[in-house]
Amino acid sequence: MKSKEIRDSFLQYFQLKGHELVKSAALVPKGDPTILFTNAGMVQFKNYFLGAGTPSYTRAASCQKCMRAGGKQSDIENVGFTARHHTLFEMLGNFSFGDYFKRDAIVYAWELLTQCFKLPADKLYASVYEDDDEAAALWTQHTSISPQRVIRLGAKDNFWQMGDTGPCGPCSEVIIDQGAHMGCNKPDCDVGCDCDRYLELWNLVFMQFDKDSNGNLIPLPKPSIDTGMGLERITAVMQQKPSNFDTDIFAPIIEAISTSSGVPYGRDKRQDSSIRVVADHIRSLTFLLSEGLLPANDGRGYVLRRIIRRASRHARVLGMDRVFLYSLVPAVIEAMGEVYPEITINSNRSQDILKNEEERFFRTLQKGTEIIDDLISSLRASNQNVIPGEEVFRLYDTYGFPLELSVEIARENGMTVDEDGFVYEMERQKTRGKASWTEENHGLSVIMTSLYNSAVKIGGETYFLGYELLESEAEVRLLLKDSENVDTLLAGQQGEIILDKTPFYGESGGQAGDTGIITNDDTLIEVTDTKKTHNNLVIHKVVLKKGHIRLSDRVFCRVNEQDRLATMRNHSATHLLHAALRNLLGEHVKQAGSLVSSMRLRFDFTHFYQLSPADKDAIEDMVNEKVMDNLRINTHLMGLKEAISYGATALFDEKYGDVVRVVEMDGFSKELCGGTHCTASGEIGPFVIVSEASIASGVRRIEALTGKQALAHIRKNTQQLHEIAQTLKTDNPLDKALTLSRHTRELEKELERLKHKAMTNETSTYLSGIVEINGVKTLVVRKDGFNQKELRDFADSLKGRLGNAIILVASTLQDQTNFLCMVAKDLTDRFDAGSLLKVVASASDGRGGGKRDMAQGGTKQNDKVNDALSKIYDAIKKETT
RNA sequence: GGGCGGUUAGCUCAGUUGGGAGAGCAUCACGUUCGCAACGUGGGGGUCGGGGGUUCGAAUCCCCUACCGUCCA
Repeated sequence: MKSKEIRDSFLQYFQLKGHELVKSAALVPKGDPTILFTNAGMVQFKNYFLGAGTPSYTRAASCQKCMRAGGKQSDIENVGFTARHHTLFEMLGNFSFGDYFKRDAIVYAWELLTQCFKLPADKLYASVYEDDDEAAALWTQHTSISPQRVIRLGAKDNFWQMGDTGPCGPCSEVIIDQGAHMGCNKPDCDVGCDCDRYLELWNLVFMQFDKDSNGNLIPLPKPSIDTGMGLERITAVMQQKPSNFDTDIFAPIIEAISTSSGVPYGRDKRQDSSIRVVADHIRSLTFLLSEGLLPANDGRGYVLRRIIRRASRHARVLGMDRVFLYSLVPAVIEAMGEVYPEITINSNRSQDILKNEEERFFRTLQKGTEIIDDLISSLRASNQNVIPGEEVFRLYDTYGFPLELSVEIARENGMTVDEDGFVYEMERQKTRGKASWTEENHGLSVIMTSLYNSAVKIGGETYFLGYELLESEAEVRLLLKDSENVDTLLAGQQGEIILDKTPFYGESGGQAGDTGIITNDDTLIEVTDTKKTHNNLVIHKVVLKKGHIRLSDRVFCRVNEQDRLATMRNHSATHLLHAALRNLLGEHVKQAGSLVSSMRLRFDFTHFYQLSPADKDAIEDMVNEKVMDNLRINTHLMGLKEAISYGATALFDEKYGDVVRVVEMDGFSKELCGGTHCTASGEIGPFVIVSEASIASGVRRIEALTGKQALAHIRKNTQQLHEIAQTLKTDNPLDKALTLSRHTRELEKELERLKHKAMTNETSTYLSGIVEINGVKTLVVRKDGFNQKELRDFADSLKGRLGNAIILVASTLQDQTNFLCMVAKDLTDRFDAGSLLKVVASASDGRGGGKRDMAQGGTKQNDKVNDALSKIYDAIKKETT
């Protein structure tokens, strides 16, 4: 069977069993800071399992793209060197949400594997959790598996949990015996061994308990099913291949790598590993890039960058010394584009970004090579042949130079690397990183999340009235203070209020939360901010000004209208800006972040070059034209599929429900959006771009103003210009400013020249002060008004006339006197300008120092200067006798 | 979020216990040449990322900050 047939027949089988076929969710899960990437089929159903939402179906099946790299269960270092590890893989799974349970899950799995996939029943085993008698009995009673083949294993293998608390339960795995030739041949190799002989094919999780914070297992009212079977793995088994990389899934990709690099697969062990690394990584890269993720130095973007660098390094092992990964993207599309259209649509952009990032990595390697070359030659100079681990770590840590390359270069130079030292430094770095991890900076705390979850379970989601209304009545559902449920909030206290319905917009989709007031009889509550949670609760952050509030109170809500209208102007303008950018710059422009508040709007988007002033003008013009056209702004509710086919712009990493809101601006812009908007574009008023900047490679940021803020900005600029013109007494301040700055520069130069000339001319008048001390010509001059640089020039001009001499000059400027002492080159073996100057400086309670031929110093005791200067004669006398 | 490195002339970069801002390339002028390349001589070009501090004196030391790079979480 081809992999495509395996995927299709899995989904068809479960469709026949009444399962809803659900599309793969994005790899980058929005609104879930707890995980880096979607790493299992159940991720998109997480809320259903947690009871924080209800699906429109009770059983589902999916083929989910998954990513395991970075984070807790990263095994990226194994990829390429084993038959089964991948960064990106596809997970086939069936799910039951309180519908069927253990029996059907077991029967379905067995039937699919033995009837549809025709796997030999006498090679299959089933493992169950050691205490799970029920599952063991179901296997023997409802399938044809022989009872000896039902094995009991411990919690490590067969008990599953989502986190430290929450849904969990025993699981059961279907295992296939691939024969002794696939095994590790250890004497104790048996079912449960980690080697490839007894391969775990399919994990059936019986979600049965809710684990509380004390570790108690509370039975769930509606037990559920979550199963997962890796497509790559089952395909290798079905196609009887020893490794996932030998299946038809990877064939076109490996073929493309061999062709471009000229390295055949299956000839050299080391090169084969590298080919597998590249083949695996290019799949991940193509998918991550297609979702709009960009290389960065933290979070998900950093994982992406690391995969690129690891792939690039292995490409070098294959002899590729130029950028080449990007050219493999089409091979991935050929293999998978049919099932995942997003990789095809974004192909060009993905290749651009990949190429850019590869080039960057080449520069990093070049820099690192220079540093290690220096290091090696200095070690060699001191007859050492081990490069310290600390140095290699510094190269890795600071310059991103891979350890393997350091080892390789060391070997080529007959040296070795202290790898233990490297590991030691690495551990220290990791400890530091972990120590810096705190809950506040990683999204909502566990406590708050569970509070919000139970709130939804009890009272349901908050109904949002704010599209139509800015005022309404509501009922208090929940009060929170310092992360705890409370019955009452009193005057002066801060807290959070959750209502049954509200006109307050909770911060989401880049739009800031509303502010306003909540009242009831004698109570006045100020709403300082409003947030929306991942499960659609609206949280009002409040300060009680007067009175008190209790659960179930009826209250009256009023949104701050001025701020909300300003926010709406900015939000609608953001849609116009987005459409204008795509119109003027091209379809590669994609929203990469957005902030809409009452004060301004900020829009981040993918684009590779700085915007020219002409670009900015054109964008500003187009938005303003659309404002003047006074386009009607309509919103419609429709199904997601319908909305996409209607041509609405959707963001890949945004999570949408089944019914979405489409905001349309009369033929110019259509976007999926849950925010609040004007009713016609004319309400936006003037639109001005105030800044354009780069925020990451390939991402630019525009900040703009609308309405009153735009007007105020324009007025401020005009006034400033007017004041400048008045100050300069001209109609053309730019020309005047240019002339003035040029003129000033000329004057400065002229002044410098004149001072210098005057100094040289005056020099002769000071020469009369020369004193000979035991044959050493000494000149001491005090001339006030020089700064340090001028004093130095002065001394220079004296020196030019004197030849072999010692010169001491002093100059008082404002509240300080500077000294400078010069000793002619021929005298430096006998005199040290530094110590001579110190004599003078200390005599005037000042300080100073310098080199043998030149020294500087100073004091604030101006009245002691003349006495101090004369001390130099004694000092010279002392040196000469 | 936490480390480490960087930011100096248009470009690539040097700058050694804190004591006179430099090199190469580019640019301009002059010289050499029939002319060009090449060469020679000379010149212009710097808020040493920004702000604060220590100091007689900071590109250099300390603190803060921005941006770039890199590793860890």
